[in-house]
Amino acid sequence: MRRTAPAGERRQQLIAATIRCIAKRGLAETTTATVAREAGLSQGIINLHFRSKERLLTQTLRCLSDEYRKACSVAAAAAELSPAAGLTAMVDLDFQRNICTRDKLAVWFAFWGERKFRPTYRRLCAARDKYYDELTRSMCASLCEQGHYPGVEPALVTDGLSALTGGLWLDLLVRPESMSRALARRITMAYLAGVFPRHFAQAAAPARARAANA
Amino acid sequence: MRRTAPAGERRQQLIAATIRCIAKRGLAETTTATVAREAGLSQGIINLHFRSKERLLTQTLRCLSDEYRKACSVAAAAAELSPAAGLTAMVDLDFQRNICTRDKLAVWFAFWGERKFRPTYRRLCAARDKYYDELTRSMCASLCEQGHYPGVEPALVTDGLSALTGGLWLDLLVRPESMSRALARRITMAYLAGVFPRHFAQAAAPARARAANA
DNA sequence: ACGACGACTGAATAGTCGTTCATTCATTGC
DNA sequence: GCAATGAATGAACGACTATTCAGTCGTCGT
Repeated sequence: MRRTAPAGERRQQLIAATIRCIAKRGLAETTTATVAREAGLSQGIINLHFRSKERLLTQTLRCLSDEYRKACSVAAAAAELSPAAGLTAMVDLDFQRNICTRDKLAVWFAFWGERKFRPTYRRLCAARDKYYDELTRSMCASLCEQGHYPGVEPALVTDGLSALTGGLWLDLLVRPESMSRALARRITMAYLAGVFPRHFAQAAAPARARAANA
Repeated sequence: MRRTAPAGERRQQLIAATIRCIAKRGLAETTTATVAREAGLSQGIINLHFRSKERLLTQTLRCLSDEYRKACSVAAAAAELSPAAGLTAMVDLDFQRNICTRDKLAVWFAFWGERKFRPTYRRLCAARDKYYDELTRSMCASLCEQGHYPGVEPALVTDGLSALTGGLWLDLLVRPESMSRALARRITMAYLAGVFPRHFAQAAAPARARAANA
């Protein structure tokens, strides 16, 4: 490895090391020393590139948050075709290979456990939540209107979908032996089929949504 | 306060202080000193009554786990009447005043964030999960059979219900301004209505399940 | 009332972690 | 080649935390 590197590159390298470190040892045992060792660099490197450990953790969270929001744009585009296609894309995204890594899930839950107590974590998490909610809610609202589901409340479905996704992520993290990304996807699509029966196939196996016109 | 107290009483007092402490400051900033101060006692008290901080935390988790499992017996009894009544009781329990406290939720999530890395936490959490899953799965299986839902897979519904509950707990903890126990209950009952439409009222307001005979 | 027991205290200890900074060394412009 | 620059190092420092233990004091049996 080159002994010196551009600052931006080093920062990315350290953030990646932080994610691996948290996933391997937990947030409680993630120290500046272990992150530096994971990156193959020395003690003081974190205080050199980030001002403090706190800022390293914040930047790590921001990195994941941005990545998620960027991935959402695919789902937003699909929603232009039809609301049902948009919701399907949203579910696909949530259980996708790149977003839904065991390492990244470990980091999300590590921060979720602490977000109540750290204003910075809370702000970053809240920004992601808000984006997700607004996107999903508009899709649900469109589908309710265009698909004629007068009894369905979009806000309720959005909250349910969000909670279900979060819960399945937790299962994927802590009980990988009894939960897989594919199963999580099936469960979520079954939920949507329960709410919007005319727009999502009840059969779950390949679970391709009938992206209805209306 | 009496200066000396029976050992069992002190231990309960310290566990209660631990829960308050974790809820107030997070697991990361919960030290033996802060717990002792929260209980109005001195530094060394934790090492006197529990052997170590580690054991205090473990016992705290065990305490919550036991409380939850004890509360489940009510739902198990309701399931004797009918599977639908059992499931309703399960949902009631999950969003009940005593079980679903903000303090206790904070503790659950604090431990969930670390359970991957601490075998003891993992065992205690897994025990609770197993109990919940078996109870709920048998209710779902009975309802599928007796209620004639050939297309519904009990295991899938159980996983979904478990994940949804967990996700709603997370919302209750970190976004109390947009989630309430009552709303969480409505969302969960709506989920059940989607899966078992003939046994759970679609209308959500007071959400009393039609505990069907079959 | 008094002595013995043991619950409780809190200062002291050992260990860990985040941060600093004098020094080393690779890179770049001349 | 030869400074000059600044990225990277790692030993040292200060702050914090879990744990220990000798001493204090309330409680209970006699």
